[in-house]
Amino acid sequence: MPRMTKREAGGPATIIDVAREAQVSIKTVSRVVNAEPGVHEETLKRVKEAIERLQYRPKLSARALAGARSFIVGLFYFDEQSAFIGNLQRGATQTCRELGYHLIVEPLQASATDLVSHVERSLSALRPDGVILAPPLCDHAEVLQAMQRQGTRIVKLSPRELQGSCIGIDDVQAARELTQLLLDAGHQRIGFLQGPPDQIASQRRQQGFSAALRAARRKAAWVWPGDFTFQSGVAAARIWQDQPNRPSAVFSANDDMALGLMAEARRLGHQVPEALSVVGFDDAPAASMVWPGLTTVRQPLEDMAARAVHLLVGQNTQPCRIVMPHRLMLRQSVQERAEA
Amino acid sequence: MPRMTKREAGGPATIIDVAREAQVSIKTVSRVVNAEPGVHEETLKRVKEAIERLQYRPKLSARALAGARSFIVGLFYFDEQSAFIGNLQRGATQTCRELGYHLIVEPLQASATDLVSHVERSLSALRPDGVILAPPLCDHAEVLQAMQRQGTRIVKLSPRELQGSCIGIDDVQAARELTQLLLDAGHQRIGFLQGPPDQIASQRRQQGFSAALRAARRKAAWVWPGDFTFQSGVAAARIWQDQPNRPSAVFSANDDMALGLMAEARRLGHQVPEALSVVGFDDAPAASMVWPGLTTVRQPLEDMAARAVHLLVGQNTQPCRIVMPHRLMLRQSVQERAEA
DNA sequence: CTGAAAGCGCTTACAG
DNA sequence: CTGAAAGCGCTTACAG
Repeated sequence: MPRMTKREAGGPATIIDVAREAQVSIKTVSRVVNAEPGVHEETLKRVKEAIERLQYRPKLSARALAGARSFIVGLFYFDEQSAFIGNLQRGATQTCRELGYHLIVEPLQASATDLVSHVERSLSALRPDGVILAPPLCDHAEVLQAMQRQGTRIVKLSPRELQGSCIGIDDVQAARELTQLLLDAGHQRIGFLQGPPDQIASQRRQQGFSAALRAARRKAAWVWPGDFTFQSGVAAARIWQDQPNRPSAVFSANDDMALGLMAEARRLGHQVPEALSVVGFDDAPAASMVWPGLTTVRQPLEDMAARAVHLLVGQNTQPCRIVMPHRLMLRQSVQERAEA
Repeated sequence: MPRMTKREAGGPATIIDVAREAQVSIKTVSRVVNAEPGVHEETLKRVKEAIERLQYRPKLSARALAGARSFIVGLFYFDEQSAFIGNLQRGATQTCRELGYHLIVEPLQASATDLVSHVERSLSALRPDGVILAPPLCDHAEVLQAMQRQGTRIVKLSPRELQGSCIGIDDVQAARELTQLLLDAGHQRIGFLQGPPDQIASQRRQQGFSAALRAARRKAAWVWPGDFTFQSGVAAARIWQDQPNRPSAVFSANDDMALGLMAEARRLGHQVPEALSVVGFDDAPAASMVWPGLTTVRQPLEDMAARAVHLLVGQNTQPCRIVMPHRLMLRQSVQERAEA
């Protein structure tokens, strides 16, 4: 008497059960599951019916062990930057689902001493077919090296051109447009709240800001270093307040700082936007939940993550650089100045 | 001449390479990797050294295929509720990492017609050792059934007692304390902004609110149905404004609605908290980014997720109910009323 | 305390 | 167009 298969023992159906049910070899079932061409139409039909009848679902671990793919895509990011990741995760998961892949998330601590070893452990255990790197993790040299050592395909969500594929918006152009908005509203004295200097996005946004002012034959009225945190925006508000000739508008290199600046300015008794206009960058969830709403730039994070998954999973291994369209989100944090 | 192992061919080391290097059988290497007892001290040392030297990392798919565990934990949630998930994800990933597990996230759309089939597909492909269900997904009967059919261990992040393990805070008590805060501040007319009636948390919070008022021999001045979205808070502001005898304080069953209410009230020209005090529930990220900051309740989401992972991965399969401590977050959205 | 053998459920490389 | 065999890299169940 032959051994019982799992199926007969009550477990989930395996490829053997399907093969038997459809009167074909397991290889043919495999062909159908992987949508390989060259299966006779009638056979195809029989196998599909058997799969349906038996509720067969191929087991990921078996496929991964036997084959060259793991059907897993990773989304690695710095924990602190979690305002981003909701949208990224949505886009990535959605696309993974369509393509039969699964998403593993790996929140990392930028400050951890064993950051790189975490990354390595995770990669060698899971062997993902590809990894999406969110900013600013995508600028982290050591992590990039570790990825390369493991031979992991990556897509960076970054505007940088070098080393592998990346997807981003044109930060410089977006910042220029946002600055122009302030100029058009009649602001004469415009300040800039900087992000961390080692992040590419910080640099690009300031470049765009400066370019727009230059084109208008102006100079920044005030520049102050922040670190992209809400707290650094709060701190900046006091400095702004103490300026002898206060800027009437401030361009903050991201939303978190912009929100901190707004909240603290208001706490100190300054009206926004009457006494201080503010623009940010990112369209963080909170940007549309405060009053007045924060005028900012939106990156199409969902679409970016979706395209990243396609790049990682697809045939083409050529590095490429994709620039996505950004969107200005006009809200109430900018005041028209009569004196323009 | 024997076949070359992968290692010799340049690939990552396998258990066979380690066994050879340490002069033991693969079974002994397996024992060391899994920290099983009963390995001679000297042997243990030799194997550990070999692992270190060869940078051996067991491959998850092979372990999952051969053994009873997949080393994968799932975090399933409704996409719309993503304010939560940053903290949940942090806690879950951290604990998974410590225990040698990996986290798969599955954002689901509540409105999707194929919700249950998504869940089923995901479960049967990945075979996670356990799944954490975030609210309000944890209250979804059909999804719970699907989990049960697959024999998946689950932990619900919910205050409900029935059917399996759950971890939550005492919503009733927390709501009572928050209401008491309003009463102590001297508010005579207090309104309540409800969440969706089918969510357990909604009901519990209203119960606590009502209990506190009852104890103070008061009645709710105003009750209005919301759906936990920012937009429904915005809509409620206009209704509040039109009340003949406006409540001076409103308890919103969650933060998103509270923030909508605050923003819209201010847009309509009412000062917060002078004309309207507001309290929320959840301590969403935005609650501390607005001015005035929103007074609310914080659930220890990180710790909750960490404990959930321990429950799912541990030996004990007894269902249990864990109540975690909540924390009142006092900010500026509540005004002291002199007339008290 | 340690190991030899079988097997998990697929894909790969090959043959016809 | 289809299939038989080997093998992926581990754990399980068993033996000693």
